[in-house]
Amino acid sequence: MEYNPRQIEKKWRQYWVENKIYKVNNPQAGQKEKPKFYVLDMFPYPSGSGLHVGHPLGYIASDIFARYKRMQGYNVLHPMGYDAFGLPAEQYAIQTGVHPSKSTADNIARYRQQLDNLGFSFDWDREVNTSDPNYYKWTQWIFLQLFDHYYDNDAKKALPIEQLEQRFSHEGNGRVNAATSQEEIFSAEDWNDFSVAERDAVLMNYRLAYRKTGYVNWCEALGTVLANDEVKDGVSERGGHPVERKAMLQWSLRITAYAERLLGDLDGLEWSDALKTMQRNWIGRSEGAQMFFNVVDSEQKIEIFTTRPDTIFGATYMVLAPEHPLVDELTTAGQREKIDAYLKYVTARSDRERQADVKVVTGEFTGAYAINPFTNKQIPIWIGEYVLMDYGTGAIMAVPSDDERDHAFATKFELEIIDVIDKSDYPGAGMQDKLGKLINSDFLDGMEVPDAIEEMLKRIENEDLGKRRVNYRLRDANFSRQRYWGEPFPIRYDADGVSHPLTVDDLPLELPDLDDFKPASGGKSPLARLEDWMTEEEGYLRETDTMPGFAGSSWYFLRYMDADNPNEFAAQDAINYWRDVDLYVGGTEHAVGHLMYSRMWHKFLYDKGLVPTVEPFRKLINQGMIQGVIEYLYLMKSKKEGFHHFKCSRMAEAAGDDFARIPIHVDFVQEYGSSNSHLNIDSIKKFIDWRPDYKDAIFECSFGTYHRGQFEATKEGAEDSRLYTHSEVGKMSKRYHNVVNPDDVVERYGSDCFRLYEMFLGPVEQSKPWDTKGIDGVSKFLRKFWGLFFNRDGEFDVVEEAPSKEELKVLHTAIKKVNSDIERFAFNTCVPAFMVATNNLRDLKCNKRDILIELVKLIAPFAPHIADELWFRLGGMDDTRTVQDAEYPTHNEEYLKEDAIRYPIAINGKTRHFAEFPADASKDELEKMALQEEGIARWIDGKTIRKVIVVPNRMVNIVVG
RNA sequence: GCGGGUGUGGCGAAAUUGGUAGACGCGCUAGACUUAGGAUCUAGUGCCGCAAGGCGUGGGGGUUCGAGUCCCUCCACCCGCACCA
Repeated sequence: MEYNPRQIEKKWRQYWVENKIYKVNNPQAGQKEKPKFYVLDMFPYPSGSGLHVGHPLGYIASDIFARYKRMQGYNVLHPMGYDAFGLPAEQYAIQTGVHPSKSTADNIARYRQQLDNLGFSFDWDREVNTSDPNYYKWTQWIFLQLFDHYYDNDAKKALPIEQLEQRFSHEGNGRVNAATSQEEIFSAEDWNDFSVAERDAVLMNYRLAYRKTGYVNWCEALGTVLANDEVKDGVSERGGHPVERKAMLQWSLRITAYAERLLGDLDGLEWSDALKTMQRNWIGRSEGAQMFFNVVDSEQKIEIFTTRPDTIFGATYMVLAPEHPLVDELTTAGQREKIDAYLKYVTARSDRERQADVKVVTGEFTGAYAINPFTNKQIPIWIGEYVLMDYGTGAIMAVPSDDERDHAFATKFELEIIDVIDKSDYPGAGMQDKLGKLINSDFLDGMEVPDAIEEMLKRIENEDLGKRRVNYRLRDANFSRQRYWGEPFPIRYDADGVSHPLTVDDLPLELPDLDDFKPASGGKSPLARLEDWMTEEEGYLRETDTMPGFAGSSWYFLRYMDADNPNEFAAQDAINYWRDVDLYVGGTEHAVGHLMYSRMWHKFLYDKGLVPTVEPFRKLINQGMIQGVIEYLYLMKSKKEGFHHFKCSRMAEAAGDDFARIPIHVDFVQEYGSSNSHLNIDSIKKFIDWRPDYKDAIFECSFGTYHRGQFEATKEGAEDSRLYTHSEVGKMSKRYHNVVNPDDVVERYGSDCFRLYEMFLGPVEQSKPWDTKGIDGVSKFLRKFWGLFFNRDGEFDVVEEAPSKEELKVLHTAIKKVNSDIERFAFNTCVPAFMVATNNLRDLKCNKRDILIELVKLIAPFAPHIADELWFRLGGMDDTRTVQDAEYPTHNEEYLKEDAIRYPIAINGKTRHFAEFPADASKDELEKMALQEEGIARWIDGKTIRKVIVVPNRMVNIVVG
C-alpha cells in the first residue's frame, strides 16, 4: 500500500476525537497522582486573515514536547484557547457593521479548523475564550480584587484596603509605607473628618487598580482615541490627521508596586538572557536621591530625582516638564506670554513626535529661580520637553557639565556650565560614565565619583534635604480603553463620582449588545451611547470604558486548570496540582507586555494565597518568526490634478522619500516580472485590475503616459517601459499579501510532513523566511519510512525475528539522539536522526518488528498520524488505545558499544590518516599503534616526534618538529 | 547611543564538554530504469589544483599539541529600548 497521508491522517484525527485521546483529567480526591507537566502556547488572537504557516511553528514544537512528556508518563496539560477581545474586530465592525462577536466567532471557527488540521494534542474541553462572559466574569473579579487591595511595602505584599482604612482611622497615613501616589500626609482625625468622596480620593491613591488622569492620543478629526500603533509620525495612520495629547480619567494598574519583585524574581526563571534583559530594561531600576529645591520668593519646593547627587555643585539651572503642575504658578508675569506659546507648541506635539526628534532642543524660561541647596546660589527654572512628566518627578536639576542633554540645552540657551568632574585619569570616559575626580565641589573635591555619590547621599539625608530613593522606568499600566470590544468594568459611580465595585453576585457584567461601534461624542467608548445601560437606579452611572487586551490574557493560563468552574476562577485543588506552566512557548513580541502583566497578576494572586507559585512561567521558549517575502512596487508619491501620479523609475531614483512602496502580491510579480527586476507596461494594466483603488492614477513612463485605460506614446517602443519592484524578507501579514496558509501545504503533503518540515527548517528560536524548497526531502523521507514496513508488492510485511547487533545499534543511536535533542528543544536535529535511522535500516533491509515498533514510538510525537497507522498495523500493545499511550523509548548504552574505533591520526593538528583500533585499547597502546601505522610514515620520517596526544575514543595527534 | 543576538558550501543548516568542520535535506552533475518524467534508484558534490597538496567557519590578532567553539579587537546584519535625570 502506498503512503497516503490524506487518508490516514483524516482517519486518525477522527479516532482521536471520538475516543477523547487527548482529554486530560485533574486528579480526583484519593486518586494516585501522576506527576504533572504543563505545556502552554501563547493563545492566538483570532484575526481575520486566519492562521499562516508562521503560527504553527511554536505550536508544533510544544505539541512534540507535550506528546513526549505524556509518553514518559506525565499527566500533561496542553490546552488552547483564544485571546478574543481586540481592536481589529471592532474596526472591522465599524467598517462593515458585522458585530465583533460574530466576526470573532467566525474567525475562531476558522482557526479551530486550521489547528485541527495539524494534528495537535490539545484538550479542547478546556478551551478558553476571553470574550466569553463565563471567562471574563473572572477577569472582572480579579480586577475587583486589585481594586480592593493596596501594596504594603513593609509586608512586601498586597493587603486588603480595609486594613488600610483601619490604620488611617487610628493613625493617619504618616507611618504607612505603601505603594502610593498619595502625597499629602493626614492624621487619624483628618481621616475621620473626611467626606466619603475625600476618603475615596485618598484610597484611589493606594488601590492596585485605581483611577487617575492619564493622557491619550486624541484625534479631533476622527473624534476618537487612538492606540499608539494607530499613530504614525504624529498623525493618525488612517487619514493623516493631527493627534494630540488629551487628559482623561483612566483606570490604571499599580504595576510599579511590584517592580522590585518583578525584577528580582527574574533570576530564577529559565528564560533567554535576551528576554530577561528586555524585562530588566523595561523595569529600569536606578538608584539615586530624591531632593527638594526651594524656590525664591515662594513656599513651593521642587522635587527632583537624580542618580548623580555628586554633581550638584555643577547644577546651574533646573528644568521642569511642560506638564509639571508647578509651571503655571512659577511663571512670572514677564515670561507668561513666552511660556504659554511654548506650552501651546508642546501640546500640539504627540508623544511619538517628541520622542522621534530628540536632537531638537527646545525650552523656555519661567522667570523663576530656585536655590541650589549646596551652593546657595540662585539658579533659573526652565521648562523643556526633554524632561518627561511621567519619569522620575518630572523635574531635574541640570548639570550641563556632566549630562549631554543638559549640556546641549545650556549651550543653546547660554546657561552657565561649571565643570565638576575631572576625567583626565580616565581617557575616553564619557559624560555619563560615573568616572573621575570631583573638582569645584567644596567638600567633595578630590574624591572619586562613586565615593562622592555615597558621601553626598549621607549629607542629603543628614541635612534633611532629601533621601535615598530607587526609581523605576516602569510606569503604571493604563487599563482603560474607549472601546466596545473588551471587558466592561464592574464599577459604577455615584453622584459624587465615588467608585463603587459590583459584588461577585453581580458578575459577570455582560457587554451589552450594540449596532453602531463608532466612538461616542468626546471620544468616549461606544457604550456611552447606551444611556439605559449606563444609567443605573439611584443615579449610579456605569463605567463605559472597557479593559485592554492584556486583561484577559494576564491570567488565562490559570483558567485552563479548571476551565468550566462557575464558582471560582479555578478550584484551589486544580491550581495546587498544576501549579505553574512548566514550558511556555510564544513569540518575543510579548516580551514586555503580556509577560510583565501576567507576572504581576500572578504575584498578586500569590499574595492573596490563591496560587502556590511566585512566578507563572518557569521555562519559556521564544519561537522565531516565519517570515514571508514582501514584494514592493515603487511608485512616485506626488499627485497631479488630484490623481496619484506615478513615474516608472529605476532603483536609484526610487530610493528617495518621494516614492511609495506599495506591497503587492507575490503571484503578481511571478506572473508579470521577476522579483528585483522591472515590470513591463502590461503589468500596469494588471496592477490596476488588482488594485482598483489606483484606477485613476497616472503612470508616466519614459516614452509615454498611461491614464484611465489610455496609453499615449511619446516615443517608439513604449512596450519596453517598466516599473520597478523590489522584494524583502519580512512579516507574514495580510497587508503584505504574502500569507501562506498551512492548509494548502497540508493538503499537498500531509500534516505529518508539514510538522516535520517546520521543525527541520532550523532551530525553533530562529526566524527564517518561509520556503518550501526542502519539503520534498521530508516527504520523501516519510515515504521511505513507510516503506520499511512494506514489501515490494506493497503488502505490510514485518517479521518477528531477533534483531541483529547492527540493527540495534542503528535504533539505539537514534533513540539516544532524539531523546537528548528533545530535552534541549533541538527539534530540528531530531528529523535528521529519523532520516539516518531509516536510511540505515533500509540498507540493512530490516523489517523486524522489535526494531520498527520502537521507531514508531520514537517518531510518534513528531508525526502522530503515520505513527498511529503503523502502530495499529503492528498490532500495538494490549493496553494502549494509541501509540501515544505507549512508553517513550530510552536507549541502552550496551548496543552503542563498538569493538573498534576509527581514529583520525593528525600530524601537528592536521588529520593525515585514519586507522581502526580496538575500542578498549589503552592510551599507551594507541600511541604505539598509531606510530606504527604505515600511512603516517611519510609524515614523520626524518622528523623528531616531540609529543603524542591521545584522546581515547576521539583522536591521536602527533607533534613533530 | 545602550542592551541582546547572529555571522559556517550555491541554499536551509549540523558539529551537546576545545578533538575528523559541513551530519541531514534542498539544489546541482553524471548514470540506470523509462514512451515520458517535476517519479524512483545509484554515484558524486566546500573552494583551488591533473595530481601531490594547499586553502577554508565575517576580517585581524592571541591562548593551545589542537579553535567554528575560549580571549582581545574590528566589521556587517537582525531584534529590543531609546531625551530615563
